[in-house]
Amino acid sequence: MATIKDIAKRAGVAVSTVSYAISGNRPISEEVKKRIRQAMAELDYQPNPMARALAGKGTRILGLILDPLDRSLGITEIDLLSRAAEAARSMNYHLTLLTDDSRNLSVLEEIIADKLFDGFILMEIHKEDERVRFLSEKGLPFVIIGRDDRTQDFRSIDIDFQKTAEQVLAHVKEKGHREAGFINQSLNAFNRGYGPAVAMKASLEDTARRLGIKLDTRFCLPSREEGENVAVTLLRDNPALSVLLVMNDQALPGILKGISALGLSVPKDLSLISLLSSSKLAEMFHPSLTHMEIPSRELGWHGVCRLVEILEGRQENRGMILIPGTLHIGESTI
Amino acid sequence: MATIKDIAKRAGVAVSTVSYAISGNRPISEEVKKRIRQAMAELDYQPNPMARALAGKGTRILGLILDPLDRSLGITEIDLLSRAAEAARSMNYHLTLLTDDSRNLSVLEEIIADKLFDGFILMEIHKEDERVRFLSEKGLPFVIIGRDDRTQDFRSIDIDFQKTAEQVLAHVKEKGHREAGFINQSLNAFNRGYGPAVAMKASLEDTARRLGIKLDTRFCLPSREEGENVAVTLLRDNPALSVLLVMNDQALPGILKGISALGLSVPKDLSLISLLSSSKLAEMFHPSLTHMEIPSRELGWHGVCRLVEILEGRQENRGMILIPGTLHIGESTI
DNA sequence: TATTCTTGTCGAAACGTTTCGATAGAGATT
DNA sequence: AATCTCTATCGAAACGTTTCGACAAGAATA
Repeated sequence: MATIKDIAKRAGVAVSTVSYAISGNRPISEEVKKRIRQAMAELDYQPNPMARALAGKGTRILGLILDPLDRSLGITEIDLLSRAAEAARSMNYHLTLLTDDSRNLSVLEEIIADKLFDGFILMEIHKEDERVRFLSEKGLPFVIIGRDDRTQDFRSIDIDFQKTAEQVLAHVKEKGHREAGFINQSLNAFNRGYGPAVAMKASLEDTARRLGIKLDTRFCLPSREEGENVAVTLLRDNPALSVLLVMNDQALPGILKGISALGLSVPKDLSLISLLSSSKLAEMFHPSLTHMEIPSRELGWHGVCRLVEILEGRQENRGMILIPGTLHIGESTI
Repeated sequence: MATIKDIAKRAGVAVSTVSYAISGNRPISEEVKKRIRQAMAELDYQPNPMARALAGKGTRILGLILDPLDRSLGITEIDLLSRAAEAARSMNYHLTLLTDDSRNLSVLEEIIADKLFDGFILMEIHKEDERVRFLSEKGLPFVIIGRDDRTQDFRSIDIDFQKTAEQVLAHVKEKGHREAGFINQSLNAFNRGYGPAVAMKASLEDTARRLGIKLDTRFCLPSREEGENVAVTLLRDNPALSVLLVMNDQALPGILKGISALGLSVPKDLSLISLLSSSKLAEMFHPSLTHMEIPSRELGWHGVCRLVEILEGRQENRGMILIPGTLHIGESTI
């Protein structure tokens, strides 16, 4: 591999001149620049990232902190990841996956100690997430995908639950429904302050009230059995209910089973809309599900973009970006 | 951050002594070692990976090369990735995601040029994959997840299609089925030499012959519509067919629709087994699907482990590891 | 007793960058 | 004509490691 020394020799200049020519940090005559450019091309020069990092510039490596336990997202996560990696690459950064137990702050400390990462993307944020405080105390650049109570104070990207709720309920109302059920994620997730469980509930209930839609909310563990139970009791309690909103992928099969166990059929007797699932999944069902697609690709892309903006000093380190889901009409609603 | 100099000073020895004490590359007296250990503990010392890399040792960063286009796996990929990252971490490596268009060899060359990666994991291998030749010519350590014709010559991890086929057909025969249909992936994937499409077909047909099961194989594009068409014609052509093997997640909904369009029901009139899909997905269906679970977590784990073995010189750079899927009995077979 | 080998340690060079301070020459200001 | 300011360039130091060669002091060998 060619080094900066080889370039300097070939262009007949000092090493530092080459460095300045590349970075533009000091004026270099056009003529010398040209010779340098040529030498670089001829020798296929690529700066060594390690050396650059050692000399004090960043590593251009970003760490994406995944929760090792919470595999709830599934299908959706891979879109986020691959899109994030693409974004990083397009801006000449690398993305590495951190699956350590980052909630254990001493583990997190170890991760940041080796200075390998220029910045972090934090996912699966819970209420009063300690990691947020920790990273910000250390003065490390990071962005959050998700939200917690103090998320406003940091740079974050999240689903626009309010717009998502408005969009889906507008659709519901337009179709003439007046009574809706909402099957949320688990009570446990809600109590832990998991963003979607909390924010979607609030936004839906708020919007429903404004639109004059009656909404009955239930929590549900992410399992088939629980889905069936919850669906059955919800429907028994509300005989006039004509549309069901579900934000719980794993419970969906059970919910459908519960519905048909009551002798109802989708969409004839009951419309069903899945909230924040992936299109791939929604299309697996029969009938295919009307759903609000989770903007996972956008979350990944923006997460990285914002982080890079901070790193390159182009943006202040605060402010939220909200991205709504997209409504896809399937066969499960009338 | 504490550097090796700080340790040396505090322990009252030379920098090089500390280095040798840590690496064990030269004998150091137990007493000095103890002082050094203590100093390290007191100062929370962590070697700077950049400096180590510059000095010629590796970066301890592994690159996982994903195909930016082929998002076919979906649910399964995230398991593989997260498990791979875990494995890397457990051996003190980092895993970074490369989503560049690595089939474009000049892009691949650029990736390897910056020496950031100690080794690579290559996925989604096709027949006579150029990247394999390229990397091996460059003498870079890598492992393959998947297979191509010359895969034997390199270190690789793949699904054990033979065992998977034997296992699933043994189950089929035991249940008394004598005529089976196999809905493969697309003809295009097959012609491109995509491992699963090629190897599963061969293994199934071979095993079926040996077991005396009649097997009709069809290709199918990964879409709902195509699934329906293929299922209908396959079943029309083989009225005695009593079990359907499907290795095509995206076509599944269509296939099920086709089956019921013919007035058949699963599993009463026809058993259905999904090959190499994820359990999460299989459980989404109603009835839940009997399936051979793809060993994605193991593939990810072993991929990284093998690569590290090579890097640390503990293994020669060739040989295949095959991992069979796991049969899960659902409600779709009798 | 003189020589070689081993063991434990040190100092310095090397890895490939970036950046600081110095400087030579050209042009502008007195 | 002397001074000042730019502009373009150079050389050297620094970043934090690893490793090579040197070298004492003691052990083993002759």
